[in-house]
Amino acid sequence: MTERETGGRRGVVPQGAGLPGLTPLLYAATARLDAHFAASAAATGLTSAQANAVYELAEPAGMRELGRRMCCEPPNVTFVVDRLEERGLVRRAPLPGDRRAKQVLLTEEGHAVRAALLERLAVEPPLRGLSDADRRTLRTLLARALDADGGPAEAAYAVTSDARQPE
Amino acid sequence: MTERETGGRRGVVPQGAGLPGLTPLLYAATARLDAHFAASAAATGLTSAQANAVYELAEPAGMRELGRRMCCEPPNVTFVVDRLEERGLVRRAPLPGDRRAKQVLLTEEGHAVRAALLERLAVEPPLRGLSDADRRTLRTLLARALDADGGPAEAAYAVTSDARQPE
DNA sequence: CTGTAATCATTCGGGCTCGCACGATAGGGT
DNA sequence: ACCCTATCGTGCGAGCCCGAATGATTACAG
Repeated sequence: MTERETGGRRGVVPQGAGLPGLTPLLYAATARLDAHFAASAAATGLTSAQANAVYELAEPAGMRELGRRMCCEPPNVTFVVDRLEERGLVRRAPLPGDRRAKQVLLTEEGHAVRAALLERLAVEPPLRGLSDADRRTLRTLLARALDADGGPAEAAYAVTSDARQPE
Repeated sequence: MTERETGGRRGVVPQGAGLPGLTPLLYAATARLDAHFAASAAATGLTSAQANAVYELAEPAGMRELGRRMCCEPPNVTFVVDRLEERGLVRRAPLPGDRRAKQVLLTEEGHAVRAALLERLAVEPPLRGLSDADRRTLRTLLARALDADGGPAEAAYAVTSDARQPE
């Protein structure tokens, strides 16, 4: 499977901007998350982007809504869903109420692949070297850094409570 | 300049993997860093990748070495340097000792653009909402999480001491 | 009921990133 | 000298990602 390692990921390793050493550590941490996700995706025969879509399709969604869940723009959703549809993991159904919209939903095989993905995601998850107390501290610090600075904490990266347990 | 907002960035917003809420916060934090860098790049007429190259070219480097600094693979360096060379910000000189290698160095205009970039990077840097103590704690926690888990701290994202002050 | 504005998905063009496969050169061993 | 291997940069193909523009449809105003 050649471990495709994420496709078009982070293109930037910016400056310190007055934070000696902090920036690289943050990038290293997210790189770990990306690597784990990409490896899990590859293990189930998907690219990261495709896995992201499959992961978010527990419930069906329109293209727009799926884009929101995946944190990317509509044209990209069209692209990824095209690939998944070719593979038969997903299909586009017309939405009864609205003839513009299309509803994307997993096929039977898609659900199977999603289950395999979730299973693989659960093994050896990254950032296990932290105690619960450390995790809490880390969360607090990151939240503080974010909303003291730009917007109200995240906004862009939908934290939406903690509704992101491994399911 | 349309605020190109980074080009081919993060394509993945992975799972919680047992860390309720931590993962999204990490992604949100690096998203801030990316946004700040991309905005600074755009302000100086560059894309993020191009700015990354210019930033790393304080000292000349071969393509390979530049790739290491930019944290990307050689074909990508070729691509980015091509664009920069077309713009006249960079030139490829033959390396005296080795006829395979090429040395990439900033032109005069390249140095000017780099100076402008550094200047722009210094205004309103992200993650300012943290005290020095918080910063230290955050650094400690991230380092611990990283080397308890995968490799020896970073390795991939070259922290190389703290030699990354705004210069 | 008709015209205008908003929304949906897509297409198009362009930039970023990688793996693989070259051709060219360098270096080590024989 | 000679070959065998490693390294350097690059071309190619493919995938990811976005902003702008487009055609279809819906929603709203008058």
